Amino acid sequence: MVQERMRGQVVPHDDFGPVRRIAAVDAHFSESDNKTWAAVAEIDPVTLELTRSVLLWRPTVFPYVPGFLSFREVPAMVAALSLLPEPPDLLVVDGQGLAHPRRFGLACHLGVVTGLPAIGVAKSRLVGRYDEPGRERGSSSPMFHRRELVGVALRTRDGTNPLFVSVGHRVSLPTAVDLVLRFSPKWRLPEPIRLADAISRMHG
DNA sequence: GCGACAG
DNA sequence: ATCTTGTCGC
Repeated sequence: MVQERMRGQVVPHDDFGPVRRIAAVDAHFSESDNKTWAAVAEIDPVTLELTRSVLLWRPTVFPYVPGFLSFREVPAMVAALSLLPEPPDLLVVDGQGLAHPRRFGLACHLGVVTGLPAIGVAKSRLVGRYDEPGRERGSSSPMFHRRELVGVALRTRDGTNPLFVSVGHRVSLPTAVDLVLRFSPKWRLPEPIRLADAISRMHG
């Protein structure tokens, strides 16, 4: 399945049931003590309010190399997700999915390793060309890399920079865009990512 | 050859 | 990611 999708032979489709638990994962690094911190924020899909959280660290075992970010972040993220009493129904990942040089960004990697549906939401572009979307919330424009549709530049708030949404695992691009907009009613970043980001800074 | 390069 | 306060703009 993964190989087929990576070769572009399968159109990513929606492959999940009712979404009762949504989890965003975020990581950051402390250079001084060589730690990778991972935070999970689980939210209610209707109220977008925090229902559970996890924060832990693991030794950093891989350098940051553009295009290989997932090898640095995935181990701590998997450990953090495994501490949830129940696996979530959907992962919202702070990074690219298919919008990646080899079509396998962090959201794909984490989705495949956990087996969970995943969406990639990045604050900046890694690869792909796109026209600037309209300045109003909800505007979007497709991103292309080597003639392939790899994601969407999506304006989640009037007059702010767009987010870069791409397929992670078991979710189609239109559904991913729809969900990201639904999770970002007020701010540029989706609520679960904002929460995971806040949690990941709570150590020390 | 030169720049660009998720977090 | 991180270093870091007040400040400019809608």
